[in-house]
Amino acid sequence: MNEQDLLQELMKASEEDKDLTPKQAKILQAAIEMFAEKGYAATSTSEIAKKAGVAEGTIFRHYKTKKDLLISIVSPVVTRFAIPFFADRFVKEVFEKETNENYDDLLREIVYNRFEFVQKNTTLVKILFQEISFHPEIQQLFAENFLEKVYPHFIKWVETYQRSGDISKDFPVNTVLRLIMTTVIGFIITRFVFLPHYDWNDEMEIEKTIEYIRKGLS
Amino acid sequence: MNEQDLLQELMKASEEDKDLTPKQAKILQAAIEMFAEKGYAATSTSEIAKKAGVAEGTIFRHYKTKKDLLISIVSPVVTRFAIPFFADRFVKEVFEKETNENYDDLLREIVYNRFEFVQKNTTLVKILFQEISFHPEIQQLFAENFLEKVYPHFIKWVETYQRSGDISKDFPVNTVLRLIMTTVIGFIITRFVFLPHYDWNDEMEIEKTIEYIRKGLS
DNA sequence: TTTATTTGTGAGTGAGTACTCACTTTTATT
DNA sequence: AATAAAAGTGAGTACTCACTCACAAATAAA
Repeated sequence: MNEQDLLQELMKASEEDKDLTPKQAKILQAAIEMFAEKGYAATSTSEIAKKAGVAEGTIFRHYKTKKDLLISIVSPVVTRFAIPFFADRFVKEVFEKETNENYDDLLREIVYNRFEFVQKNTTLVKILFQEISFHPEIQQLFAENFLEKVYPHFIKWVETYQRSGDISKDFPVNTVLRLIMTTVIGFIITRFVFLPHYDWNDEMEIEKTIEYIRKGLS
Repeated sequence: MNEQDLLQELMKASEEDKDLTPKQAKILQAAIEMFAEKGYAATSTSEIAKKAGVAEGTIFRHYKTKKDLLISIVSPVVTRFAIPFFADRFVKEVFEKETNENYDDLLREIVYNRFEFVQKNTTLVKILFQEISFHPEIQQLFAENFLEKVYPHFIKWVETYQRSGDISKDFPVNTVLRLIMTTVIGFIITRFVFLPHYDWNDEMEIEKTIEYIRKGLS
């Protein structure tokens, strides 16, 4: 099921490989579901305990505060949302050869990569973007990850393809970045958050989106 | 000040011209500020009363429930976000003549129009998009307004420019709509919500965004 | 001015709220 | 098997929540 996938992701993602107890896993599962459904502030710890089938005290045995529980859910998502963007792919694919197919393929790779990530983690991503505005801790976590791991690589990537002529030099680098990101994220949000029940032709939409980006920036 | 602008907007927007009492205006003002800052669920009616300088009972004299207060804040925003999109402009500008400048100008008009709307109502728009996921009443309000007032006009608009050759016929109409909307909304959100403190060159960004859309869909 | 209506009040209500703690049960270590 | 540490419990804590209501003040209608 979907729920187990989420937990799997979460457990794998936790920096120290401390395996959670079954009850702790149940708590996370319940909290994720309720935070996504009602929002963090509108969800009570007693409700989470009830849904998880544990005593309320058990929650506070593992998480000092309710906010601690939220952070422990959200922070691996932030990390994993940023990292696989470039980690292994970027270095070999971009710098070794510079062809047109390469640009198109990498663009496609990024879209598919993030598409699948959100597809597998819709609930967690929803919670993250819902709560980020109200919790400075999450904001900082996000900013750090983005500024360190995504932004610098992306800038280099854009500059490379501006040099090769795939991307027009009329666009400032930051504007290119903004346009690509809003187009990709906009698609993914429309697909999974805004209109998840629309009869999507995913492959077609992705191809058209890539075409739109490529032509728009040429 | 900004606050008064918001209220002015709100008061003008309320369907019946019942003018609110000064205390009621204070309540709305306080509620808007706190909802935007902490979120609806995390804001208590006692806090609102305190900030507005009224007794807590006064809130419930004017609004049956706390949710009633939220709806009365958010619903005029939904209406006003959709309406001026096309109301007067659309008919004359699009159907009377079909030139290339026309397409570009209308695109520009839309971007500037929505840009200024969000610029003037950032706080209210923030509340709307923050709370829409948790309140079916707002969702329905939004869906109705969009489906009735924006969507049909937009479809016709896209079809017109696909016929004139400004927009490629390779893109399905709904895909065109999605790409334009995510690009425009993505820019506005980045500008006013995500990175409001970045040193923006608004006119340049808008022009580049229009160029991106035009070339992307050609 | 008298009467009726609207607007404002704030103490009071019961139902939660996040969180604690003394305690029991389970698991790991010697 | 004895001891220690970790995990789980649920009644209890002080406090806050949205909302009510009997009453007072201000405004409008007569």
